[in-house]
Amino acid sequence: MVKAKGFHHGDLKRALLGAALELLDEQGDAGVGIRAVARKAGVSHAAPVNHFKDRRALLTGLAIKLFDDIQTNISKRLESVSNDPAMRIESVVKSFFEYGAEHPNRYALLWRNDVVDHECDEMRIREDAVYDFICNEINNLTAGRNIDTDTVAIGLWSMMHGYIDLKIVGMFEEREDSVTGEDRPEALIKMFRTIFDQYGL
Amino acid sequence: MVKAKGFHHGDLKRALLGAALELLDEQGDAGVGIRAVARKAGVSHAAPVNHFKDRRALLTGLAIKLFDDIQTNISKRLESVSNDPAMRIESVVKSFFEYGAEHPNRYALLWRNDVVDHECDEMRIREDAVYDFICNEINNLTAGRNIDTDTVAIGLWSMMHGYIDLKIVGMFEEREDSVTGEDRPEALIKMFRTIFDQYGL
DNA sequence: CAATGATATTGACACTGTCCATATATAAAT
DNA sequence: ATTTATATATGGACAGTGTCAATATCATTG
Repeated sequence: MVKAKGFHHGDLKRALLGAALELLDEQGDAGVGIRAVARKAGVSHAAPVNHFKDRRALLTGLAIKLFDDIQTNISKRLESVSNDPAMRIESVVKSFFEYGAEHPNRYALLWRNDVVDHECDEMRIREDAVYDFICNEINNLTAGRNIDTDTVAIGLWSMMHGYIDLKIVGMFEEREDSVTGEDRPEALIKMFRTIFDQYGL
Repeated sequence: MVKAKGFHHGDLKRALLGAALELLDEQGDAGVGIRAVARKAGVSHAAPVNHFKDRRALLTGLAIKLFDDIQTNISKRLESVSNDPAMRIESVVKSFFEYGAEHPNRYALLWRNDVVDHECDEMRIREDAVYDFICNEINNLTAGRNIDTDTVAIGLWSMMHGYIDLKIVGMFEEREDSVTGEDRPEALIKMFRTIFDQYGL
């Protein structure tokens, strides 16, 4: 939709990512095609190749942007959280829960191995940033004790991601109604806190 | 590859699913196109429409078959497991872990909301079968106590699925080496057992 | 044997990603 | 300033895709 005057666009790369995001929200990643994005940005079908050599590159670029948005969300939320490591971890988990619920198509794209290149540096850096943050806080918890940080981190991350992903798939649709009234994500967080307790954290 | 003599194939539906499975293993779901499958089965590009009206229908049919295979694996493995509910749950989890590791493309397809129809009955029935089994065993554990079965089941399922999925994405690739030597999935199972312990199960 | 319904084929259409040669604009160098 | 070079955008082409419609073939039933 964004367009400038003249032959050259001026800021096409940003415009393409914007159009791609809209299409992603509306139709999922299947709707984010090079031609469709170009159309929405008001340029010819071959224009994007100057900024993204591939459809894969386009979607990878989009995923990187999304990851940055998540990081922003996380940081903003963390500002009003105490220094208690468990609280800070909980805060990050909540950020992801919210993001997955509000933008399912965006969250799903992040983990699509076939259309997003997770090997590239720009992607790895951002994944590491979140992962390392969690590991760091876990380390603050375990300090000194003989507990493998990665095991706890992977367990936490797995449960968090699995819940969001399966919820997007619709796996829990007819099973979440019959609850105790308590919010389910909250219950999951509480459940993981029992792991911490068990480990004596 | 499978083909019979004559104009009519004889058992095309099965042949199509077989060809689709091969393509899935080789190239992921992106390689499972109607035309590609038809080619591999040795029929014309429009032949599959008699058995699967859509590409979506084809992939959904494939997913259903895969789910049945998993169920077979689970049942077979359960035969040599005691009646202890925790053991039986563990056995199911291990079946999924193995399946995801051996056939990543198959496992990933199962949860692809865009190309597989999870609303259809044949799919829901199979998902319910596994989920209900786990709930049932959890109930055997919690018997009488005031514990919400779905919460535990969803937590367990989430961690299991999340771990497999993220491993397929490659999220844990460079982080699983620095382990205690213990197998990571085993560690995750143990971690979840601590939840049971905490709940007094 | 005829007819009906299921199954397979061929051809067409619009769409896609990718490459190519071309055109234009901006920037740098003479 | 004029030329040269580089970055960016265009339009056409090609092979591939999913889906539909018309046609041909087989298998079975009446």
